[in-house]
Amino acid sequence: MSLRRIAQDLGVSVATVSNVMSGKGRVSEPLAERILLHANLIDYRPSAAALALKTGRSGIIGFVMPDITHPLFPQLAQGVERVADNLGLGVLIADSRGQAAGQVAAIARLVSRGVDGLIVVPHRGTQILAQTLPLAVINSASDPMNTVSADHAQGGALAADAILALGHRRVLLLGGDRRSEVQRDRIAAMSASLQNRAEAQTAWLEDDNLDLRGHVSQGVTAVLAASDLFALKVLSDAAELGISCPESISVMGFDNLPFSAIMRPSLSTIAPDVAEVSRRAVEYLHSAINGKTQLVRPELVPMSFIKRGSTGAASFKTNQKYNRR
Amino acid sequence: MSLRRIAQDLGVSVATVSNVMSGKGRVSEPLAERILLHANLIDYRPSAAALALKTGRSGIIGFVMPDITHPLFPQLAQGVERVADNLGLGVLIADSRGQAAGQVAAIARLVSRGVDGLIVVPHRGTQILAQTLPLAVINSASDPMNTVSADHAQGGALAADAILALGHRRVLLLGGDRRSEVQRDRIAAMSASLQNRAEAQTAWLEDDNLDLRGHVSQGVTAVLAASDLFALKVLSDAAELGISCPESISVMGFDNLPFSAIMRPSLSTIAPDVAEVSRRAVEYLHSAINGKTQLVRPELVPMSFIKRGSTGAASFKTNQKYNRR
DNA sequence: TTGAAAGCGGTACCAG
DNA sequence: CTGGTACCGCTTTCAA
Repeated sequence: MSLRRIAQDLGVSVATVSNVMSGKGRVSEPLAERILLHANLIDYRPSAAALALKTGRSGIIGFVMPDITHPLFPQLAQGVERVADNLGLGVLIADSRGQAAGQVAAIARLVSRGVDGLIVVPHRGTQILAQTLPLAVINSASDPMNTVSADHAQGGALAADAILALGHRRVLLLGGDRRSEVQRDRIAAMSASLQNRAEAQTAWLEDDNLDLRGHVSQGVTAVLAASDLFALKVLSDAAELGISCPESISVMGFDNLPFSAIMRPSLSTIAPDVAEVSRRAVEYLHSAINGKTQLVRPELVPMSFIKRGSTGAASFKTNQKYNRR
Repeated sequence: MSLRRIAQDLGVSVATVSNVMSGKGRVSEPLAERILLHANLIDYRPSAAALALKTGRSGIIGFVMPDITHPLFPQLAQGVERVADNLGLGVLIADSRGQAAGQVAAIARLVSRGVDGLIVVPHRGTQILAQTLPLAVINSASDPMNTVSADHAQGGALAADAILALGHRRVLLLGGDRRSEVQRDRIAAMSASLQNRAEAQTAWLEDDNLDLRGHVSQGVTAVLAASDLFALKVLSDAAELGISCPESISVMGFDNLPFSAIMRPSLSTIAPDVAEVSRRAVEYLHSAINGKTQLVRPELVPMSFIKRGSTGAASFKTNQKYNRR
């Protein structure tokens, strides 16, 4: 039911009704009450479309992610939806379906649907072009378009410190895809932190199959993976090869994915504060939409170390073997 | 840029421009071409708000789920988004945050945002009220509001058959929460299929802690859980108690959640065809929105059995013990 | 083949 | 304090 309907029914003007509904203009108490009452009676619902047309704002933001079935994104989506809702914003989702092209298409779709702004988690290796619309990018510090993200570098240092504290001195860093800024930043930070304190080498799953047996026989006692998904693969390979974890090899991942807590051994990991990242992204976007100029990017959110079962002290025997060399 | 702008620039009427854009009215070739060219030049984008206001359709559907971080929902959300996109629909998400009240609020939010229809996965134990809007409910056959869902009953029969074929004759059925139609239907179907062919008892995690040791010592050789999440708990308890799986106990779940394939032992499960369920839900909703009356509900989508490492033949010894009793 | 104009449901300015 | 009205961008008769 429209404002007009209320106005007609009550013999007042739409302007007055509008004023009452929006609480703006000054309307006499009794009239306002009558209007409210009648509005309630005929179950008045403001038209989102009319509002959007008039104000030029839809009150809807778009959320673009590379693949919603990747276990990290649902948490992000939930956080985004929660915060957006608190700010009175709706969230339109778009899945890039793992393709760079899909990302461009997804953004175009959302824009044409009239969203007021965009939150994008870029597909690895892609650059988000500056948009006509307010935009928040969730990626990593090394992405120049990055608006807010977990502090992957600090997280990497955390991982390195933890593994050093356990006595490991020969470490394998394991990444998946070099095109990912996030993974690159994590690996780089771990590598830098390990510098001069341990011997570290890096392997990328995109290159070839992981030769876990080979690495272990060369004295590697710990694997720091750039994602829990890769850590999971290491654990799986280890079980296959009869290499016990954490006795013979310590394994650690990133992201604190849901399965990490419930698998056996449970997975030590560097956890992002997903709620905080999404909060800052949405709040930044909200400010940008409302024309707050000179916005400071909310930047980096610290990560934390979660110690679980997959990491343990480097065994004396293994260290001996390494030290003898 | 608006239609008007194009019309003014070219000295024609908005009606003509509109006709060209929508390809409806008959406009002379050369004029049409000029208009298209200029539209392209000034980067014309139709206003979603104006369209929605005029036509009364937003081209957006709402998707309500109880908790997007539950591992089953991202798959559904992806399917819904994919199919909706193919039909030219956008998807607005809403998370009930695990609360019945949240569900009502979520629906209200979406409606007030002007969605054309709703897809709802109900929070367990809640009833979706008939809406003013087209509605598709994804739940289970026993929910009278159900529009489409996996065939949980058939899936339950599948589970029972599989476990019987492996020689198990004493089975524990494990549910979580009786309020869930899905879980109730699964348990009921398994129970019915096992009838007279094996001895089955049912336990609900909402009642009390699972006494796995007790059940095993009474001859139970298999646990059929109503969800992979519960199956995971069984495997975890079993590992704790030193009960080996699948040697001493077979475990099976439902839903083929992402972790099920990658854990150890990998989890045998009854898998829903999530893509098909979401496809039918969206297509049904699309038809309903477009006023196709006399819609037949797309109803039930068959589930399939996925055999993995957590199920094996009932051991001779264990069966002996049971048969002796 | 093209154009004028009404109207979708609001907001906001200006008058009374 | 209340009302009249232009306008947001587009579709859709109805005329010319």
